[in-house]
Amino acid sequence: MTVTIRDVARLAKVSVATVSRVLNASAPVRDGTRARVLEVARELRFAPNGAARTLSRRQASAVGVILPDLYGEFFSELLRGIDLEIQRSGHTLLVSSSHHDAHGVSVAVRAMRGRVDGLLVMAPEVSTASLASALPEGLPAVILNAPATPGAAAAVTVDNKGGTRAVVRYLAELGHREIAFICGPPRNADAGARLRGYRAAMRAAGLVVRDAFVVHGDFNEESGWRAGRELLALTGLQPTAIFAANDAMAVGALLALHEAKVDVPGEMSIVGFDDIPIARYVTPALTTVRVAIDVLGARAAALLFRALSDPVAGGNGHRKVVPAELVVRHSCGPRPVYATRR
Amino acid sequence: MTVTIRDVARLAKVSVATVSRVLNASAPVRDGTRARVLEVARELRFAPNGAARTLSRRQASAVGVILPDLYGEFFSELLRGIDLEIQRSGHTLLVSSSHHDAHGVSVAVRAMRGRVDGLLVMAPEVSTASLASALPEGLPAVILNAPATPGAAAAVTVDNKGGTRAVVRYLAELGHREIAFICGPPRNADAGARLRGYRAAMRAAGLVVRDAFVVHGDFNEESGWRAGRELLALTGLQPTAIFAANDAMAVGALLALHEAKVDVPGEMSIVGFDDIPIARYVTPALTTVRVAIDVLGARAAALLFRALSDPVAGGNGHRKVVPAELVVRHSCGPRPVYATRR
DNA sequence: CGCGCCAATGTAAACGTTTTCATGCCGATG
DNA sequence: CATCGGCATGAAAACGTTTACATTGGCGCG
Repeated sequence: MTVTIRDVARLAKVSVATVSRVLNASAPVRDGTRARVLEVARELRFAPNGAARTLSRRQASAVGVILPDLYGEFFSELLRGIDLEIQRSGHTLLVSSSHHDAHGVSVAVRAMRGRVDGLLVMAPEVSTASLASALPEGLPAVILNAPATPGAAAAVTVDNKGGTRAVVRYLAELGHREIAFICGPPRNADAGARLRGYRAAMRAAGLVVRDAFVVHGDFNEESGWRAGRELLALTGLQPTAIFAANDAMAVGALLALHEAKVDVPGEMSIVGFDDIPIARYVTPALTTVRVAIDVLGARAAALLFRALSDPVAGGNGHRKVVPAELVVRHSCGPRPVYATRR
Repeated sequence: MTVTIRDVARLAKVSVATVSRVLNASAPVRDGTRARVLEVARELRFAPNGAARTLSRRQASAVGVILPDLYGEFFSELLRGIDLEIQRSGHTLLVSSSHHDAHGVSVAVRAMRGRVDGLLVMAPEVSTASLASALPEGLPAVILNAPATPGAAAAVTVDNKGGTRAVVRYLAELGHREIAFICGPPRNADAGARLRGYRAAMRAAGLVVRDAFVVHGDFNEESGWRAGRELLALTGLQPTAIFAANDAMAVGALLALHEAKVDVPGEMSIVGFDDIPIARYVTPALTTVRVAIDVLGARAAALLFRALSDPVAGGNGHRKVVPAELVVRHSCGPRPVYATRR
């Protein structure tokens, strides 16, 4: 059926051990035999069986990534960053997605057992406790965008607090007082942090956060669009600026404003969060908070490798915060002279 | 070290065979013993080793995906579609990316050997011949966005010809005669097909394709932006419409036009290709060709599964073309009254 | 000249499952 | 009561590698 190392050994008239040694350059082999083995291997188009190799070596040269979803540019950037980093050390990527709840994550983690050397887990909607209990014993894991978790080798998060504060401060400097906020999904860790950040920053700036100005979304464009319409429909006091918890929603809100013929940034300012690639290509180009998502992924992968190579130092619940900085484009302007539009 | 099936067997006072039977429900086991085994397994938090399982079963319950890149929404949509389909049958995904040339693909394919049951390969820049020689014997493969390849179980492609014809016809109906085209990467199969489609459709519509109006890009936003500026800088005859070989470049070109204060669609019409999620969120919303990228991925995965379950029927170089239809949004208008701007 | 060492190779035992085959045992059947 | 058949279990052989250990020579050195 499929060609194995024994076939190569037989045809090259050597033992399987020698073939293995030649192929992995793991021990000296006489030039003549090496050449013969390589010749036969190439001729037979031999490729070692990964499972067998993993089993024998007790290392898979692969890392698993567990994600809640795969929709949108955030994940594609994240994966790209991860992939870039792990490929440098000859590893491959196992991706498992659409695991929102604790049970799903637990199943995914179990399925990875024995096929990967370590795990990158992003499960922002799963509580720390259930996440901790889902992590397997002997498998180092790095948590993305969630609080440090017992049992995890490390956790990487975005500086949500710093980012939100920068945004609110910036808007306040432009004269805005009525700043609305479009939330992310209720149980999402990042979403929560950004909401808290917004609240804190508002207070710090001496502004009042009004219940009606905090509307919720779920991180995708359409929910941003709905939230935008919702804000426009407000009777009475109206916001002069909208801060969306991520770019996708900001883009959606932008569309809603555009449809309603509300001028951005003339009549309404808008800010996003993440700086996904398209943020600079919408009109007006979106002012947002730059999070180097690919770097976030790469950093997490690097942390995982450290934990892999040095289990003691790596296991210490390391914690890394990647910076989030304001990038000003064209979606914000000074507070309109007449605070209420139309 | 890590807990194995023997540990479970020992503690439950049964043989490893029985444990395996309980865990896989592969043979009847007395209720009492089953309960005992499950209890012990849960208590020990036993998770079977994937590599061992794969080796023994001679099936991995995983499929490998080989991609040239991971940048942008196209790939994220594609992966999402694949993942959706695969997960329905309890498989997992092995992703390997940034393999542009034949050698890279070949290496990636070899690395997958023994860890996956089948392959989804997208290598639009690799010639059919070298791709064919990179494919391993016993591993069914489905090729994405490339001509049918000997040795592949199937190939899935986009109806580039139909899509481009629809665009050109639409623009011609709006009165445009000078339609520029922004190409994709030279060696890319899709890019080639779209360029040929554009040429053919232009001729079919009785329009002349001018060399100066065919500029090249490489499928990402920035190259579209550059191409847009290049077209604007043309002296003499100017296009009244721009057709970009993909959405990312169309978005880039849109930005260039916006920066140059050229009104879209008033002074210039623009069309993309792919219908990536953000296409509808740029302003003006992009008229483009809808390719259900996720469906493309899902379809390919489904084809692979068919080949897996029925090697004879599946191996027949099946070929599937996914439709591409024009979706009209707001980036195109009638040909301006004064054919040359400014 | 003999001893020991090193380099090159072979043998076989892991690695952790699944699965085939063998073995009890029990109840039904003649 | 003897036999047969199935059901539950156990023993052991796969699966395809890597690798620890054993076995050769050959060669330098005392």
